[in-house]
Amino acid sequence: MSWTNERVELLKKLWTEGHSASQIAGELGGVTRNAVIGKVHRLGLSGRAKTPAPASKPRRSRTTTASTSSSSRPSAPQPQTQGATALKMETAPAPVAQIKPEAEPIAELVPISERASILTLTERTCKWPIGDPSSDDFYFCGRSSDAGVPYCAHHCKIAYQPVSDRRRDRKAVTARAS
DNA sequence: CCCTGATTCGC
DNA sequence: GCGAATCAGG
Repeated sequence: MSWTNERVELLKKLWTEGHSASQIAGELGGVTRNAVIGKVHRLGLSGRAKTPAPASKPRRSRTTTASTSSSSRPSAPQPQTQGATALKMETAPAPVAQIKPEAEPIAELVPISERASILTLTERTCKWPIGDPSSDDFYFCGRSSDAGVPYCAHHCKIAYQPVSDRRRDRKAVTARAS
């Protein structure tokens, strides 16, 4: 993917709006966050908020990369997201409809600082959706999960627990509470 | 560990 | 110009 005018414009917009390099990379697609940062610097719009005084730091030279000349992507990065739609699909797990009524109370349990928006989800953040997707305060759990596992331990339990067991657990909880 | 931006330098 | 590798830090 090359830096077309449109992509550069979007990059500028998102960067000045305060998005992180990885977020922008994900939105653009086809580039890594390194590419975004590199481009940002080349465009001369680096210091966006705070850049005190970098001073001078000894930079180490990279190890020789003697390999293919034209193949510019030895290990292609994850497809990332081709767009918000693709990610949205992936993050709408089937169990939602099944246990929706019980999901509501959990909303209050997730610290705001740990909540994730659709832009901050990664391979190892919990993708449990919380709230009404059409509302303003819809977000994802965002707590850390094991690589390859869509949810944090807490939501894995809920998502994969048989309905009967779930009911029993609830009884136990309410009994303990009272 | 996760992440962030900054920098260097082979291509 | 591009961006992976690396660094430095939160």
